[in-house]
Amino acid sequence: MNRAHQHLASVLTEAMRNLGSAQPHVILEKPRDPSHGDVATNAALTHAKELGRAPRAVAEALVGRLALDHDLIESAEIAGPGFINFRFAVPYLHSIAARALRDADHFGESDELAGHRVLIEFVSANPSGPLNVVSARAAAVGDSLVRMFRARGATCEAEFYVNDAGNQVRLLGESVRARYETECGSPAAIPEGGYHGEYLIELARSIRQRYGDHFHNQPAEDAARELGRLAVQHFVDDQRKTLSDFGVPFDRWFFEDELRTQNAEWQALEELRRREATFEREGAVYAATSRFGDVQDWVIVTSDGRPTYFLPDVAYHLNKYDRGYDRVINILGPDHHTFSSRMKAALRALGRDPEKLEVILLQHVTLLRDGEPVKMSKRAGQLIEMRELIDETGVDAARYFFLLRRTSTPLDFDIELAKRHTQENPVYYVQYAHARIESIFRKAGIGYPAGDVDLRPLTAPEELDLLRRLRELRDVLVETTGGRDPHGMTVWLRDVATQFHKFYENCRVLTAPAELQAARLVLCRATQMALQKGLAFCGVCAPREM
RNA sequence: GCCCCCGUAGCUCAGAAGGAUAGAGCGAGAGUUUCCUAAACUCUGCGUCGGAGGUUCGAGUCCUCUCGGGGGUACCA
Repeated sequence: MNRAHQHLASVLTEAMRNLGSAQPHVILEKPRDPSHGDVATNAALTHAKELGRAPRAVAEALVGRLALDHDLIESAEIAGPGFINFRFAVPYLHSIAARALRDADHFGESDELAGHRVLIEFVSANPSGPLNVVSARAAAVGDSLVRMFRARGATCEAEFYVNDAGNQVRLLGESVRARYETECGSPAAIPEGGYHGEYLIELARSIRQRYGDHFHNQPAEDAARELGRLAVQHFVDDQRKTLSDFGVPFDRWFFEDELRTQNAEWQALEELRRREATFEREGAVYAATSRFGDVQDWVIVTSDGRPTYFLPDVAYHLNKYDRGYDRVINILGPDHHTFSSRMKAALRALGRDPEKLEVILLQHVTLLRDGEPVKMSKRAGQLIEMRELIDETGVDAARYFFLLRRTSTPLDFDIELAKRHTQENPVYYVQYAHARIESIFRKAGIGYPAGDVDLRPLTAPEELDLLRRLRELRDVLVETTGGRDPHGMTVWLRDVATQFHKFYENCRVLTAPAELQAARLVLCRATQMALQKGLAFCGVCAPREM
């Protein structure tokens, strides 16, 4: 919370107590209608009953008792049924610009979440092919969330879980071997349920170039295993590179194989058994998740003795819990909607706090080209890869587009729109505001302003409204991290850009009298810092020229 | 059948923890450059918040039911 809000909260609480409220509960909100001021409270309405007086009477008594600091709050007005509306004082608004220049690269940041440890797992695509566009959305959302949590002082780590063990990897190895054998001149069929993507042909070809007929002369099983390992290595490297080019670094790549070599999945099974959270039916072992809040039970060991993916997953989450995070967040695709209740039930069964685990279900991405859907099918091998998308639209447009909708909403991503350099494209609107500011400084030719400028000449509505917007960055961070959805940042960025463009049209900088010009240059610089920060949270660059 | 997500302007979507007359962008129409980048700005029209009940001072927001759209529902990962 910032200074003005803190002040209001304490002054209001104090006044409520004076009026006889036992436990004042003050809520401050931003009125929808800007003519209602900057901050409003409904305290008079919510406490009318307790105080035995009409809401408006309570409001009047309250306002009469408020010891307002007029450097922060200019006025308090009673409105409607008993709302009290406050307006920021101009000196307070001015202090926001000064602060932006002082804080510079750290503008909007805070230490509210200091000591709070958050783990966000996202993308975690199988190492069986290149990343697709759904992974791209997850990457954009996850990485932005990480950046935003850090800006609030939390210790936040990004993790990618690699399923490099189990049945799918075996199938991958056999599929690669089939392609490899075909390259060697003895055509082989892709196994049932195997991978048909054409990228495996290229991979098999490059493996043969490097290793010759080495695997051709091996027993099929050994060859498949080793080729599987090579394929995993190749795709993990490829995915890492793609994500890195997308501006998405991970703090840790967690390999399922690590868990398996430590027998972690069997230890998890033992612990489930010890806590009597398993049962057997028709030769298979089930986790009795329905007794712990899930709608059904799940097989964890098949009747032929293989663990299903769920068991190592439980082991993995025990591992995360043991690492001591306050929050364990997973960003998953919509096909994993059963994951949350299943894993929480398992954790509850194991005596862990299921509330620490949070699952964000990211809805689908429909790729369009001028309004026409682009078909994606991994099985058929005609997938649109994340790589192609980035190469075609550029990182900035792609990352911004992925944040343009709430995570719970399916996203239509029109490639042609993202490429277009017109006003239909929302990325450029924001970037343009930043470039325009830079251009003012370029023309002025005096470098960036220092913070110790008299800002009192800033009195125009466009100037004050712009300052109001800049102040909101912290609120936006609270909202995006709290709601686990970075989308709100794009809304705010657009609003800042709009407000700046209005200012730009109505308040000329370079032709203004010296003192006004100096103050406006500070405002421009503050806006630039805000835009840079906001865009950086989205993983989008702030160009100096366009 | 069961589970998850979504129904708000012509289109795409915002709407904090329940608040005041429900907002943007795009599209459509009309304007604005002797002036710091017109990738901009200004003005105009646009709504039974899918429907019905309920909770209360007050509901787009919470609860129940219902209709519609999308996705998922393996001893696969």
